[in-house]
Amino acid sequence: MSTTLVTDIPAVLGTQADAPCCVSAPAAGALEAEEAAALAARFKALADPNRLRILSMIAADPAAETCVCDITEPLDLGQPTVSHHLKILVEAGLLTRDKRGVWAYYSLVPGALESLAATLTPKV
Amino acid sequence: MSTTLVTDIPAVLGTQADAPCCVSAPAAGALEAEEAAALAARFKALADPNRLRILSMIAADPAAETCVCDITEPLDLGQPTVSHHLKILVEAGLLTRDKRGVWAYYSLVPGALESLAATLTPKV
DNA sequence: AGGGGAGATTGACAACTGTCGATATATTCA
DNA sequence: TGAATATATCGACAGTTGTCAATCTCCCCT
Repeated sequence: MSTTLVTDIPAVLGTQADAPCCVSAPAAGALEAEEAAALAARFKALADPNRLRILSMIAADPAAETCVCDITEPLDLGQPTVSHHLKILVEAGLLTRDKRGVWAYYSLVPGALESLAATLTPKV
Repeated sequence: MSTTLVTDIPAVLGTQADAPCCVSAPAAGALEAEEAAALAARFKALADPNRLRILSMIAADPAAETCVCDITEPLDLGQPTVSHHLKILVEAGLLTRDKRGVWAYYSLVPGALESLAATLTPKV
C-alpha cells in the first residue's frame, strides 16, 4: 500500500526550454517516467464518474464532512463499491477518513485538488 | 466517435450550497451522472503515464508542434501505441492533429488543460 | 453479554485498457 | 508508375478496473 502523498511533480505544462527540434534527447523539461507514473496515479483516481461525484458531494457538504451513508444512496451503488471508491480517493491523497464511532466521515484534503490542478496549468 | 469538446461542466469543487445533512436529495450543486461521465472521460485521457509524457513533450516543444517520430523514440513504445495514445488525446479535446504531407504534427488545444484544471479548483 | 447496524474486506466476474505485430493508407520522390 | 516512408488501423492478448454478493469487524445500545 503506497499512500501517494502530494509530492512536487513537474507540471505537464512546464516552462518552455529551448530544446533543439527533432532530436532524440528527452526534450528538456519533459516529464520523466517515474514522475509521469506518480501523476497518472493521481489522475486515475479522478478518472471515474462515480468518484468525481463522490468528491463533488463531499466538496458540497457544508459541514465539510460526509458519512458513507450520505454517498451510497444518491449514487445508486452498493455499499462495498462506495467503500472501494473512497479507499482509492484516500490512497490518492484526495480525501481523509475520520471514523467516529460507527460512522466514517470523509473530507477533502486541503489543497490536494488544487495542487493537482496546478500541474495542468503553466506557471505564470 | 464522440469528439469531447470543452463543454462547461460544473466544477468538482463547486460553490457551497446549504444542503441539509443526511438527506437523500442529490446534494444541491453536486455533479450529476452525465456531467460526471463527461468529466471523467477527460481525466481518463490524463490517467496514463505515457500520455502525460506525450502531453508534456508537446507542451515543451518550442515550435508548439511535434511529429510522431519525436515522440516514439524517447518513450520506448511502438509506433502504433503512440498513435493510439495520440488519438485518445485528440478525442479528449486536448490535442489537435495537423497532417502536412507524410508527417502528422500535434499541438495542444489552447486552454483545454487549463479548463480541465479549472474544474478542480474552487471558483474565487 | 448480546443484538443491531455501519462500514471494510474478500472473492469472483465481466468489461475495459495498454501494448504489440501485422497490415493498410497515403504521400513523396525517382 | 513504382518504391520508400510516415502514420493509422486491426486483431489479439495480458493486465487492470468497477461492480456485486457474502462475510467480517467493530462500536453502540439495551
